Order: sequence, then structure tokens, then C-alpha cells
Amino acid sequence: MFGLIDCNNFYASCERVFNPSLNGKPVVVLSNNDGCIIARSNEAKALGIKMGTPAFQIKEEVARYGISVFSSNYVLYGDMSARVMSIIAQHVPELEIYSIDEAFINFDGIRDISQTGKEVVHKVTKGTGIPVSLGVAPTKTLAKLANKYAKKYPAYQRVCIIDTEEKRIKALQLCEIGDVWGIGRRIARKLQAEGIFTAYDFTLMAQSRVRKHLTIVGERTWKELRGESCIDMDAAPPPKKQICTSRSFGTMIEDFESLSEAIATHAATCARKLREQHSYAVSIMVFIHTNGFREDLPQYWQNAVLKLPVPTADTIEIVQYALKGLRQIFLQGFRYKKAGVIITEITQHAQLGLFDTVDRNKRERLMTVVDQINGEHANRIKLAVQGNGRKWKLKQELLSQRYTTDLKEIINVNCK
DNA sequence: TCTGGGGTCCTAGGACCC
DNA sequence: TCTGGGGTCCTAGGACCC
Repeated sequence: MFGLIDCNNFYASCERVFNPSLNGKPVVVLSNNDGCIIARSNEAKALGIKMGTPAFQIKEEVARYGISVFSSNYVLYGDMSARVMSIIAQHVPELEIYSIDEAFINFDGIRDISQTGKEVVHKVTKGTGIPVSLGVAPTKTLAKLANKYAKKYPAYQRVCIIDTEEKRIKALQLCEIGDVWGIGRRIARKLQAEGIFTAYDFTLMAQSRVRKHLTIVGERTWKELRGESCIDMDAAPPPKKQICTSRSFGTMIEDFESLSEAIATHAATCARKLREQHSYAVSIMVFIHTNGFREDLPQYWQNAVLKLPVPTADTIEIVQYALKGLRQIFLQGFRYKKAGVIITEITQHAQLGLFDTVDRNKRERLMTVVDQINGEHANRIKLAVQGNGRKWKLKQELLSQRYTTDLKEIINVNCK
């Protein structure tokens, strides 16, 4: 049996842990640059605040209902996530961290799943202050579904188990087709046009028709919903095949100087991510573009791909090549909104070059030391060309404190 | 004024090979 | 009317996830 445990309204819940006066009140968290809504408390959902809505469009509701609004605080959420995951790991035989707020659990070999499940949910909530829910079923897709019901119906007390044919069919009949894991907006619309409205309807389709119209991806979902497990546990995720770092700017920028600071910073982040998974970049892509929403302004979207002479994870080298790419595509006279670096080709083996002029052993030792220091104090060591980001940094006007990772921002309790 | 960021997988079609 | 067959690799685009 598979379990899916996930944190309820994770980012909003993190903000509440350190600010209990927000309990019972509507809370929303914004995307990078304070752009749009990416997390909502139940109270905010009840007010009809939709996921993905641009922040400026809900100004009126914020004032009228007293909604608390936060910028994303990924340092805080990442740390809270690690705490949640480590508590879960203490109670179950196998754990697959699926995203910042979700994990699959392998319940094989556990005698009383209901008892263990309830215990895990209780321990996490007690240990971190983050409410979680658990769904259990014979396949991952059904576990996702069970999780939805664990959240939706209070009677389940946050743990819902689909362990009989009767429960499986009931769950499928109550589930709209678009709510199934693996069925997105496009395919949901396509299926609805053919008269398929629930997950149950979908499982009654002929396998050949599913295969033909939805490819083997849809076929897998179809099988999983029928109780045949096709998606296994993946305890140690394989190294990434592509690594991307990009950001929109807080304000639009025009000068090459600021753009190169941003590109250098993103390239340095990519290099660090590469080293974390012990990989090397074979080729990289640099892109810049203007603000597509501003139809009144001249537009420019461009990218450059560069092959590295020798596969590398060296910050200095990757930054050099990224800036070379930027020089190839930069044009004066546009107001840029976003820039990024993508490592498009990755290898696990550093093949040395015959005409290589870089002392790679020395550089690797240097990077190890840099990573060590930056591991303790983020961004303490960086290249001068990365600059200070004053002109292009993110907009984060509503940021909460990094309560758990910075002594200077630790929670302050006044006892009178 | 203001609209996120980082991934994966699959397919179709073209280029190229023997 | 007629134009091999079978295979690989690459890329762009589409779909999905959180």
C-alpha cells in the first residue's frame, strides 16, 4: 500500500506557526516578486480567492476582509519542510519526498496502517505545528485521491484509506475527472467533451481508446485508478537532466551592467546545484526577455546556447560562458523583465580535454571550500561580477522573518 | 504600477545511416 | 502508375506536476 502525506496549505501554515494570531484568519502567500497567489489558508479559499490570481487584482478583498498577505519566504518553508520530512521518516520504512510539501510512503510490512498513519499525522503536527493529511491506497494515483478526501471530510480525522473495492469505486464516482493526478486542464476538457465527467467514467473507457487518445501516460493513470500499480516508489531521485535558475526583475532594467549581474548570479546558482548532485555541465543556455504583458512596449525574446569546451561545474567558468552568451544576445534599447540560465546538457562524468588550460584539481578544491563556507552563511562568497542586486532584485515587500535559520530573526517572546 | 519558478515525460517529424 | 525498409538521434512543442 502507498501513502501520500501532504501539508495542508503549506506556505500559509508555515507563516501561522510563528504568528498564531493568524489562526482562523485568511492568509495568502505570493509568488516571487509578489506576483500572484500561490498559497491560501482555508479561510482565504472560502472567500473565493483563486490560485494564481495576480496580487493587484485582490486588493479590494484584502482590505475588506483583512486578509494577511506574505511574500514567499523559501528559506523558512524549506527548513520547515525538512523538519516535517525527517519526522515522517522516523515512523515509516520508506519515504519518497515528492515536493516541498508532499511525500509518498511505502506501507509494505506495516501491520496496522491506520494506527501508524494516525500516529505519523499526529507526530508531525505536534512536532512542527504544520497540519498534515494522509491518503492510503493500493496505487499512488489512488493514494492522491484518498488524500484529497482525508482533507475534505473532517470525519476521517486527516487519514483516509481506500482498501476495499467498494471504497475505491465510491471515491472514483465522487471525483471530477480534472481532479485526478495526471489529468490536467487540457485533457480534462477533451474528456468532458466526450461525456466523461468523473474518474469512475474514465475507468470504464476501453483501454485501447485511452491509449490512442491519451498516449501511454493516460493509460498509466487509467490502470492506476483501476487499482493496478504502475508508478513505483522512487526513494533516491535520479540526478536532474536539466537545471534552470531564472527570475523576473523587481523593476524592468535596461543596462547591460545589471543584466550581467543577474546572469552571473543565476549561473553561479546553477553551478552550485550541479555540484550538489555531482554533475557537470556540457552546454548552457542564457536567455533574456522583455515584459510580454506590456504590449505597449517593444518586445525582445532571445537566447544563446553555448557548448563548454570541457564538462564543468566550476562557478568561475560557467559564469564566464554565461556572460559570453549574454553579450551575444544583448541589445540596447529594450526594457528587460526576466533573465535566466539553463544547464541544458548534464553529464555525471568529467571528461578531461587535451588542450585544457584550467587546473581542474585546484579549481575543484576551491569550489569545495566555497560551498562549505556558503553552506554555513549563504552567499558569503561570490564573484564580484554578481554585484549586489540593488537594481534588479526581487520585489519582496511583505516578507516574514527567517525564524528558524537566522539567529538575528529568531522569534521574540515578550513575557510581562 | 502590478501577472512565479523549476522540473519531467511523450510524440511527431526531419535528418541521417546502412 | 510508379518511388525499399528499418533504424537512431535530435528538436520543438505539448502536456503534466508542484
